[in-house]
Amino acid sequence: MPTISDVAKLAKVSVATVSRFLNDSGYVGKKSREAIKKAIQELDYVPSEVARSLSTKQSDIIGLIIPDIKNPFFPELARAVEDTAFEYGYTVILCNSDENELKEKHYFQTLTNKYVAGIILTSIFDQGTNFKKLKIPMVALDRPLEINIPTVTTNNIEGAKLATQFLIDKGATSLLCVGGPKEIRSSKLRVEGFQEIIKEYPIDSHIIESPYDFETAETIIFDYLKHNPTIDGIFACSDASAIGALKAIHKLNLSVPEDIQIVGFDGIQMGKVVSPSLTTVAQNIYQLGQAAAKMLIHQIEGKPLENTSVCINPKLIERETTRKERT
Amino acid sequence: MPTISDVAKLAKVSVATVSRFLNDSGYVGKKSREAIKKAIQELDYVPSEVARSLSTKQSDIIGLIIPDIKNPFFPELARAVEDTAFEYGYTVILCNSDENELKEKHYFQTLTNKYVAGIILTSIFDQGTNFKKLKIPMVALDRPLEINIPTVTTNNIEGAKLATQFLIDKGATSLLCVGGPKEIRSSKLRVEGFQEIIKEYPIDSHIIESPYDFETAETIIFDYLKHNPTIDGIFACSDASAIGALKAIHKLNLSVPEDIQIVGFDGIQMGKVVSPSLTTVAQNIYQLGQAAAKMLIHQIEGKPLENTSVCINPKLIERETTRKERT
DNA sequence: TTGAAAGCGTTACCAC
DNA sequence: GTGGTAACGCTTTCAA
Repeated sequence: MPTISDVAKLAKVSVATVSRFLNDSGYVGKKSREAIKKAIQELDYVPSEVARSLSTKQSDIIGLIIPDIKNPFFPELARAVEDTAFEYGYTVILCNSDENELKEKHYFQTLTNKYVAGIILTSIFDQGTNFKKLKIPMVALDRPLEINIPTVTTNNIEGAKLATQFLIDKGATSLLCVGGPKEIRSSKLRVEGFQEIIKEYPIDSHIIESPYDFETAETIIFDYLKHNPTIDGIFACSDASAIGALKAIHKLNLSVPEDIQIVGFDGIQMGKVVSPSLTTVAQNIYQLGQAAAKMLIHQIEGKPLENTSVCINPKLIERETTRKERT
Repeated sequence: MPTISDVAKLAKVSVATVSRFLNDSGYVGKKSREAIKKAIQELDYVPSEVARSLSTKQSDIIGLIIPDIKNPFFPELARAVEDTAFEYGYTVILCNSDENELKEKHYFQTLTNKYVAGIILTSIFDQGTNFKKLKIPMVALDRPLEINIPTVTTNNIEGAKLATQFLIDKGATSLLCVGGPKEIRSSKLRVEGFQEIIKEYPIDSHIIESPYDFETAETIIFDYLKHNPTIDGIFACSDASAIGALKAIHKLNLSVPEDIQIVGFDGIQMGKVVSPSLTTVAQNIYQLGQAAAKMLIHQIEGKPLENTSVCINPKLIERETTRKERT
């Protein structure tokens, strides 16, 4: 691999000049410029990222910390981040935290030690102390943190309201809200949205909690429905639990949407494929990831952020787990 | 951030000694050893990966190049690779190539420029020339390449045979094999396996080709089935196309498995969730990724590879798209 | 056993 | 406009 000094020699200038040329910093005469261009071409020279990082204490790597890429929500998010990073010349390191605080800390260590340019984080922890120390650009994604860093989220309350209202409009009279783990703020907000609509109507409502995992959700919902046969509408705070609900209902020999209607939340691919296909409040996952990556890169490149926080509106997608007509 | 020379000063030894201590290379006296340990503790010192990379021309980063993390096959693979990397102290950069040769090349550039320790690659291109130049550790994953680098794959032929035989045993008499894009070697092998079984039986068989994407697969299969109403068994070379087949059959108002039985290939999560749930030849995706990462790390650390190529047997999972009893 | 110093490939300051 | 050179933080060779 040729180095900057090879280029300098060939172009008959100093390394300093080549460096200035490369970074567009300081003056470089016309003739030098041409000579350097030619030399770079000829040698097929590419600056060493590593050396550059050592010198500037900054790399072109972005760290992406998510709970688990296997969770169907994250591949698309990761893809959006990677695409955007690619577009701006960055590269992304993928970290699966498993929502484990220790692992998350470890990754922070590792990433900062690599002089990453910035970090995008989907975390349930609110490590005010951990983060403040390192003043590296960050953005929180999907799950708002209490601490004050730029954040990209879906408008969870709005989405939940949309879903709940829809269920009511479709004639549901006894609603069950399946919330997610209470540590997850977005889940709390969705439940809040549910409640806000409910309190405007004189209808029966129930709230339970379940992990975002369709197998567990299925058994929890199965039990609950067995003991509460009046329920005829379910708002699940994630598509995963909505799918669990679907299976639970089938097991009870009831049918969807005739006996019970379901609206999920997230808009993952799987929702299209189950039958009946899932009516859901779809987050614009790609846009979420893209916005986060752009905000991060803006920070990295020292551009001012117009908004310190972006909130993307979800969209209700009507499919087959809700009734076509109002009953 | 403290540096090695801070440690050296505090421990009253030279940087060279600290370095030797850190890397377990060369002698370090007992007293120095203790002093260094203490100094490291006190300063909370962590060696700079970047500086180390510049010096050794090798980092602790592994590059993972896959077509698209959104493709349901890859998240689990990526997770396995990341887990294994984590366990051994490596970190992974995620690259989505979109099966685009240019993009793939670009990533190779970028990765080698970062002195990555090694690369795991799932590619349909056989860039003999591109690869040979860079003699960095590599392993090919899932899709065998023609060139001679260590490879981890599923036993595709065996899996296809399993599926085909199963369909025949369940009474299918006119089989359709839905192959994937012909550039993908694993898909070719699956079709081969299908043919090997077929030729032993006096039954009707058809082979068509479809991208690994359930929407396109659905329309292709729909058309084909319409013109070939005798078909009563489908072996799809991917779960995605199997799901497409399922939808196509429903659209034709036929039922699964009564009219047509289906067996997929891959074992992605979605297969569990469709209804009827998908009988499939499941690859052990996690094991695939883990094996690849281990092989790579072995190479990186200069340990001899026992096998230059690992082939993992898939397993038939019987679910609901095939009949319970032989007809 | 240990330390001095060169080298890894850049950047950036300062003098010319 | 340009070049010399220290500095980034580490490894490694060589001599002591």
